Amino acid sequence: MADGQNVSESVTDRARSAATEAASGRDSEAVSRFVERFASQLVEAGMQRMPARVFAALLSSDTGVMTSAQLGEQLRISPAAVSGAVRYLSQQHMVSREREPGSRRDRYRVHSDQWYEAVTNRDAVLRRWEDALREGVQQLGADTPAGRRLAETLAFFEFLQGEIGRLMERWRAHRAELFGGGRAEI
Amino acid sequence: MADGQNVSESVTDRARSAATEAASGRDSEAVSRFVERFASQLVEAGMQRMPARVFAALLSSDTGVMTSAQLGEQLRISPAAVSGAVRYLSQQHMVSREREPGSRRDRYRVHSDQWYEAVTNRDAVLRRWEDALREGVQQLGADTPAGRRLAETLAFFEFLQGEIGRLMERWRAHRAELFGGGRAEI
DNA sequence: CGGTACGTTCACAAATTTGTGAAGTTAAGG
DNA sequence: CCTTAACTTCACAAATTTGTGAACGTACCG
Repeated sequence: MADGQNVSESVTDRARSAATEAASGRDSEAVSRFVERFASQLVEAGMQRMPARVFAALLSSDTGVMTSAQLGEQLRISPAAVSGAVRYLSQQHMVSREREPGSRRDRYRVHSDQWYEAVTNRDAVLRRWEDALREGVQQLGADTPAGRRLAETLAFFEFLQGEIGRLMERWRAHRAELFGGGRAEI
Repeated sequence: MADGQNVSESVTDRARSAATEAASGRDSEAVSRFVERFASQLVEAGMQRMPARVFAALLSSDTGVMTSAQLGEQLRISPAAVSGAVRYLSQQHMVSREREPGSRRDRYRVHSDQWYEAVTNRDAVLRRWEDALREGVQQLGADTPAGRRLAETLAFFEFLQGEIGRLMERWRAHRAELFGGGRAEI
């Protein structure tokens, strides 16, 4: 049995939180406030609640890495809910899942660059929109008023897709300028 | 009583559709296919179903203008559903509402430029995200690992907001090149 | 090998969202 | 003015989504 882990987990949640908080100097109240506030903004933008909360929790964790158990405890949700949320986030490439060798615990990580690239990577979404529009132009006829309107919309999205790549390039440069060129992993 | 309008509306839906279709040469089957397909993509991206369908219907209409009654008939939804959908779309600046003087009918219009500008105008959303992040940085401390991660995220969104304006400028130039400089209203 | 700590899946109950019919409101037209 | 055509609002029923508990699979550890 992995005693080191059990010692820390056999104490009550409250005591554990207090200990953790004292050790890290983090105000869990403040963390929670941020998590709920930021998550609610993500929800408003169309994200499901649990993924949003899990993501916010990870984003505001000190190391950027948390286990399922930690997420469940901090957010007061069931293992099943954590499971569903992290599956969604993985699919969206907003977190990556790791398992430390010799452990049964999955760890979930936000790479601070990876995640906002995922947000701008609406590539798949854009492509599906474009497909639908292309088909619409064809079915309605490129020479009809409606067809022309759809074609212009399509052109816009194609333009957008091209620009996004260049924009991210500029961001990386800007980022290096702001935070230093080193690939500091946070 | 406005007889001209009543004549066209007293015939059955089916007859009316057939007449309209023959007159305009539009294949209502094809229109409907596009509407439902494009709408479902919008839904997948987070939009509610009725607004998405109404928007797609307007986008694929020949004039870009439809009345409540026309929308209800084409989509087979109640006046109440139309009302809710267009209210939402107006708030998002994706359609504009007009009333022709001397009529009781509202008309809803997509300006082919207005609408995608609205899509990129996530300004309000971005601003709320930034607010939440700024508060998070302050509460967690700018000198903590979590604080630094939030600060970088915040910087990214601020960067993004600045870039979007320039990007839209470039689009307008590109658009003029593709479709001619005239402000052809479609 | 056996025990056990984890994560996942599934069926279900609760909560939320969605769209409708009906009543209410406003304004045009006789 | 009175009628009527339009849009809106509201309460409710239906459908969908959401999160849970429990059963299940899997792999570590002694």
